[in-house]
Amino acid sequence: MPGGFLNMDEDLADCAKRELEEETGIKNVYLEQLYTFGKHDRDPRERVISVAYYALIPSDRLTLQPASDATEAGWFAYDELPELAFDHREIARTAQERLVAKLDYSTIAFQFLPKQFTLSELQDVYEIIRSEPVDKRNFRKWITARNLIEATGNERRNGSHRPAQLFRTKRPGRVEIIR
Amino acid sequence: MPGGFLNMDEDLADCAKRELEEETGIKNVYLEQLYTFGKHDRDPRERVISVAYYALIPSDRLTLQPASDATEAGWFAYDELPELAFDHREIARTAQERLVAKLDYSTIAFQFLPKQFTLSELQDVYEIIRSEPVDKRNFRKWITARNLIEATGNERRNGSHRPAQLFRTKRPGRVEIIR
DNA sequence: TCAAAAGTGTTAACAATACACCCATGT
DNA sequence: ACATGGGTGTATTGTTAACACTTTTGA
Repeated sequence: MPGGFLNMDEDLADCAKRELEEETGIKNVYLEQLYTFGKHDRDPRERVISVAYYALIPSDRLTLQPASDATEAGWFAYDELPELAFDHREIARTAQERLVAKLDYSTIAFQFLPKQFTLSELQDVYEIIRSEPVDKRNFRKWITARNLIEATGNERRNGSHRPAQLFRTKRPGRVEIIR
Repeated sequence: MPGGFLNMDEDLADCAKRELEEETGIKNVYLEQLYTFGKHDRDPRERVISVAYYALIPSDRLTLQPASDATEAGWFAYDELPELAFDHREIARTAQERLVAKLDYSTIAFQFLPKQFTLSELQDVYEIIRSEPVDKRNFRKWITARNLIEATGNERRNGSHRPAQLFRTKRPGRVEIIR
């Protein structure tokens, strides 16, 4: 939950990108405007309008660049958030709700994964965000029928069991509406 | 496309409501935050951040209170909009896209209709927003299966043909997510 | 009696669900 | 050889789509 101020001659999304990078070192991730929070009393000290953005970060890039400017930043599970200031928990809830909704009708899930991923990892994303188990066979039928991913030909060996095929999205970077 | 300034101690949605009422006389309609437009050069004169809201107005209330404060306000079909200032056409397009998307997964369509309406009127809303014809029998099966509306027992006589039953929504005012 | 919109059912195609076992690997 | 996660097919149910005629009314 980084927060910062908009510079003159800076677009809103650029401000969000800059703040994210300053506090975490992360660049080039999916970023979407979430909502603008402007209740007159949300910050008791002064009138603040916050144009909130949220980013989705591939699991392999979830690091905190220690360079990050000495402010206390950290990653937390959604249901293990620490105390947050003002209405920041409401902001987090709004983002979580947006995410759950978008999972159903967009390809947003890929934004959580590295370029190559296994079908089990993709299924994990759906199960975690939906907070419920998904049938493996039906999930694989569903995702392959949608023509969004393709096998890379590579496999991942990962412990004492059969290796998993690695897939990639056909249109990386793009979040599309599906149905 | 009214636009106005936020007062101290006024919430964003209240500002939008106030502006809508000042310019059209319309109150108590569905209002939703659309998006916040903040490109640094969207207004060449000065830096402006616009937190845009959109309202949906029942067809029987689409009037302009002539009291409206002398600014030029008017109703226009979406595809017959006059020249608009700055990025205001982009704002209108964003609202139209939101509407088309929401039609599919919410009960937003009812917000365009009076308290009592016929199934043909409801079908018209879907056809107009989708810009394509809808099968009458399938539409009626679909909408009745969803348990959102009920017959009022009244009919509307409207020309030299069979009168239409009037329906109402079961939970007026509420826009719900459906699937 | 005519024109105009309201109202109504069946069938076929497709999509979603439920469900259980074998496969390939590392230890 | 065993434990682990990877990988696969079928039958059933539910949902969506295509399609045409009768009803009621006012003029």
